[in-house]
Amino acid sequence: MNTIKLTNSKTRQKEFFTPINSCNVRMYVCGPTVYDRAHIGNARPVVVFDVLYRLLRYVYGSRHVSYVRNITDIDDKIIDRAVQAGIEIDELTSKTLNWFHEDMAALGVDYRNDPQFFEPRATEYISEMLAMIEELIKRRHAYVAKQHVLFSVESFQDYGSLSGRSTEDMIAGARVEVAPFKQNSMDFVLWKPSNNDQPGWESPWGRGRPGWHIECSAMSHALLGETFDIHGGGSDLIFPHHENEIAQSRCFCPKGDFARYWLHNEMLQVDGKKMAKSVGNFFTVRDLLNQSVPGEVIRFVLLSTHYRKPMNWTKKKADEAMMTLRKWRNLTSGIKEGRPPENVVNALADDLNTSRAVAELHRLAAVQDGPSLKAGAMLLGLLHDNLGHWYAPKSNDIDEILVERIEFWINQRNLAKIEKNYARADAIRHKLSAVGVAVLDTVDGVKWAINPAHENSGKWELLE
RNA sequence: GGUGAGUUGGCGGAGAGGCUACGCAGCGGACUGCAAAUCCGUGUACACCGGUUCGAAUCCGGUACUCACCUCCA
Repeated sequence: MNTIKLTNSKTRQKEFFTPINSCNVRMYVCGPTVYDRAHIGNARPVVVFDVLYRLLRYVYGSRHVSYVRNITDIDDKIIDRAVQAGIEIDELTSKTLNWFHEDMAALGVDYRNDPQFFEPRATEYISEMLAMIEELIKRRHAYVAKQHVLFSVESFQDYGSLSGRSTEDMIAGARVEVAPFKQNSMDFVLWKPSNNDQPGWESPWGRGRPGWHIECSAMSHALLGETFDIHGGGSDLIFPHHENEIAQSRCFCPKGDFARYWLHNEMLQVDGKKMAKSVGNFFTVRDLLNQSVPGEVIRFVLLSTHYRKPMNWTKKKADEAMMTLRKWRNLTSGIKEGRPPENVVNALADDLNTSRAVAELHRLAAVQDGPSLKAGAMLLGLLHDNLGHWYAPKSNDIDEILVERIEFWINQRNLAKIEKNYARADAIRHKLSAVGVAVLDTVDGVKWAINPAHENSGKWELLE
């Protein structure tokens, strides 16, 4: 069995991973708040932890790994957005969740038929949250103030240990206005009141809704128990979200360890800057797909940098990824995958070193080892059939008249070649390539292909 | 102000005290009417200043710069 090493944010060290129970390895990752299309940065943890899930399944067996990724479907951002759009919250969240599933499936993350994957929605776990909050109050880790229930950070000694902050530092640096009813300015909300226009549930403290952090504590506890193996998410969640989760869960189950290994992926930047709508470098996964950047290419780019390093999204990386994938698909087309090669498995087992795994795949490609290349790539979620539509576009996607027109020029060029009129032959090739039609002379005759991402693709009138 | 991450060849990006990373681009060559694809060969590197060591890109100290988090955020 392969030994997996993971960098644990809790200890800031790379550690050997030993599951509590190797027949039931349990992982929890913070999922999306469903109010809008997933942007490219949202996709990074989804893909990174998908690779970890694949690795764990490979090492421990697919029936021995459970993966929970929650859906936050009650949140002030959702409420605001629904009001803006003039629709019901359910309509917004279910529409957004469908988008999320579609977009992530395009990146090769699709758990629809996976009995080991769980996707709890916060609104389905309100009673568990209420029970947890009541228990925290009973144990004096939480208190009621003005219809709010607040967690008392002073009641938990280890508060701040994950993010390495002392409570004093946090208070000094806090830029938030502190609600006057808080006993300590760092105390955070477990439950807050809802007015009549806001969604709410009856509770001992009046009609209200849960705070964000309690969701993950309640859902991970309900589905994975009081101690589980891995908790993942983006590094921006370390504080306050994960810190608060730890406080809630550890105080609720003082005997449990909550999560034993904390994994955090670094942030994604675009053209060297944090993605922001104001900077104009903000785009969603769907935007890229619509620009004919295949999901497999997006996935490759996301895995080409180690997950613990900030990564920069650029068009150039996507272009290079596409070239590599085309090469690998040429090499493996019609070939059945073999066993995942040791070098690739070892690279992944070493703290999910995806970029080293990619380097190993390049080596396998260089020695033309198709079966190993394919198996290794598949462990990364690449070269699967369902991601290959871009590589072999179906001819029936193309207008028949257009095909006739292209083939007319191909024939003209063939005639020119027979007459050794190479100037004319080249001129025709240029004409076709100007609209994104590549012409290749191969041993099997002349072939052509349309590149839908070409800047003039679709401007077929240029062909006249 | 506090916390953390980082600075590797033209670009991207691993590694980690002595051994070619790898990819793209470049250059030379094979193949080709020319291209494309493919194949073969090839150069360039570890921010700066000190220290430890037989030996440092890798360890230690300092400096500079970059980024993120401390507020909803993946």
